[in-house]
Amino acid sequence: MRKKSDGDRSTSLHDVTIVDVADEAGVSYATVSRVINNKDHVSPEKRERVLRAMAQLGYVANLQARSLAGGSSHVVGLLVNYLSSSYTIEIMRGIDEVLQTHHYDLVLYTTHTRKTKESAYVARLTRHLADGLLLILPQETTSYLDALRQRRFPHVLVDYLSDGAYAPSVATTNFQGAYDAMNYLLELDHRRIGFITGGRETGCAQQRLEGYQAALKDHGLPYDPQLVYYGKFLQPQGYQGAQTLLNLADPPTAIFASNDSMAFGVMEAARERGLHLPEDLSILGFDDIPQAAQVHPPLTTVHQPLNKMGQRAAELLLDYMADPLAPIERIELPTDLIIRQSCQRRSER
Amino acid sequence: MRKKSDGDRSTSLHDVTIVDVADEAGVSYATVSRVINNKDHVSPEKRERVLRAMAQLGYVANLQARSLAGGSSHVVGLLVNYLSSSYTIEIMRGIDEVLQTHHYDLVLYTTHTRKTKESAYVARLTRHLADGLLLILPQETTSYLDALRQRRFPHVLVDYLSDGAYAPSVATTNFQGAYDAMNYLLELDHRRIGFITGGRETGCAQQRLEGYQAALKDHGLPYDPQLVYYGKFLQPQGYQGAQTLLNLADPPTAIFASNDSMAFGVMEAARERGLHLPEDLSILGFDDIPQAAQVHPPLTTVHQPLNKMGQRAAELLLDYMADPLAPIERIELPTDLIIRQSCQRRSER
DNA sequence: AAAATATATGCAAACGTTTGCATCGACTGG
DNA sequence: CCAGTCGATGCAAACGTTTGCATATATTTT
Repeated sequence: MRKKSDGDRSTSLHDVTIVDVADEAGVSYATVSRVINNKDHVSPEKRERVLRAMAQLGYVANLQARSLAGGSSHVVGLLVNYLSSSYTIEIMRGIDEVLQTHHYDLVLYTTHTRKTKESAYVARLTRHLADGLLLILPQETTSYLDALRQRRFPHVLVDYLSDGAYAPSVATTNFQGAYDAMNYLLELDHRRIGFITGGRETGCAQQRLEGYQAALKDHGLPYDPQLVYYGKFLQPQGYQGAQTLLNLADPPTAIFASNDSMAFGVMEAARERGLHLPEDLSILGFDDIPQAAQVHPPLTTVHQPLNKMGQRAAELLLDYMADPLAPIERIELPTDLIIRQSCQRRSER
Repeated sequence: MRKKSDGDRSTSLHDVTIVDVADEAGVSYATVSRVINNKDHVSPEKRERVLRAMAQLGYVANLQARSLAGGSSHVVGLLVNYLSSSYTIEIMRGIDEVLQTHHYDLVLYTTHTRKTKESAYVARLTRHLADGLLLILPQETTSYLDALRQRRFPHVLVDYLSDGAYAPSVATTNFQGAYDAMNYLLELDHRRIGFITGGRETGCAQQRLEGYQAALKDHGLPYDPQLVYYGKFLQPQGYQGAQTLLNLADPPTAIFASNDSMAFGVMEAARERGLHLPEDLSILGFDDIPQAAQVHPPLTTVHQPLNKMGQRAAELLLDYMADPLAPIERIELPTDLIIRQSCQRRSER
């Protein structure tokens, strides 16, 4: 029982609806809806009239009503665990680019790594708000992934390739990237190489660790657990890890961090100890976020095409939204070792 | 005419609605709605029963229906011109924090500085989708700001304090910040100080320029337009600006960039020219984004409480959403000169 | 104790769409 | 020339809420 004076319809205060357009064009509102949704069974002449009326009245679709009535909301949800990392932002940019060209809106949820929140948001989004869902580096997938799949709710994971969860995803060649990086360090004669991992629960961190181990093995070097520090992809843990590793009786001559942020933390610690970079310590990162090229010395790192990952994820999602029954696809993009100046041949001393 | 087999109601496929909750609790759905919205006129006993039923059935409100029926959508729109800059992200984090605690969702629009898009999005959002609107560093405000105010649609601008547009906003003491920074450089005996501005159309860029000019004047120094390069807040323009300024017949001994990103560009250019920092060139930024402390040498810069700005903006918006008739408020937060290592006393030579 | 008032509750309409079904007219084939 | 088809169009129901109004019940006042 909304009150609305009769005059409203003629004033600018009243939002113009499908009915107004219909009146203006002299057709029924069902026809207008058909025009809007590009359906068949509308004569070219009326279609033209409707289009003109829409433009004239400045019609803007009401998404709420549309999706309530069973249409699509033209909204996709994006679940992100931590907003600040450049890693996330770069991926978001890629996503945003393609979503924008397809005229989709983006609802953003940050979970701050609270697992409970993640589930709650997924429920919220998939119930009503969004047509599809993108998850960047999700923490706990098991709890809702099954539900998503069962309900055939379109979704794509970015950067998660655990073995258990079989879901559409976009990731990179984490194993190979780490392997290549290690090869490079080993060729620079480093023999004790520290490794700082990311969150244990993420697939990509696990794979990078495996790449590290495999490279050692292929070079006939032993795997020393002491040289591995368990971080969570954040800079302070890189700092802490470096301190721990460099305090070892037989400290590493190179440290490979599982992402760039932690590599920055390593740099910080090294500098604080009065070490010269890269002479006294070689440092290698993973991700190639924009800052990697800007720090000093510029960071040698494994490039992930973050922007591209976002794009592909969004495109894949759009595919699923068009056809929820499409087969599950897992895209893996290649990484690339970017050699800058943070690594050096181990000095003979 | 949705088809839905009768069995659905009992299966998990059917979304649980207010009606289901009402049935379960043995009350009418209107009562359930009242409980959900914390309205009066519900007996404690029934309220309790409804709450229990909601929990048991796992009820999730349908935002679409809610806002269609005249309630609030619990969504706020965020308009951002460029996603990648840390400046933006830090503000977003602040916004996200408070919105999250108030259980609001965030719809993100990036305009990529396309003015036409900005207007279109505002129309889209304010018509239906969102209850309120936040704009970070909006480019063209004149076109829709009047409309927002007239319709009493809650909105808050972040970092825009032009004289013309009188709108609720959160910003910092741009003039004073620039003035303080200049004072510092002048006290370090620099006499030719280059300035790289941000986008001419933004209020903050304008005010920083004025601070620059005022400081010169107060120290009895002439204003040399040659020393001012017009950028747009992006790193490449800092690089370009530095090249231009350092190519001058009488180049500056210090460069003050209107934001940190451009200061990084200056560093890049300086290093490329083989200059030693800070011995050969003092560099000063504005914003104090996280990277400022990480580059080498660590950047002396004017700290803006970006996170806080976001928080205050969101809080202010919530106020307006609670009371759209509240008087227009313009918050100005203090800046703070953070002295790191990118500036040095001008060497006598 | 009756009247007046306040409180609790339910009913039904409305929000702006989408879409199944019915209708109507025009065209096709025999 | 008539039955049969098919495309164009409109009507009305449904989506899941909120909320004004009416009604029933409890509480206060006189």
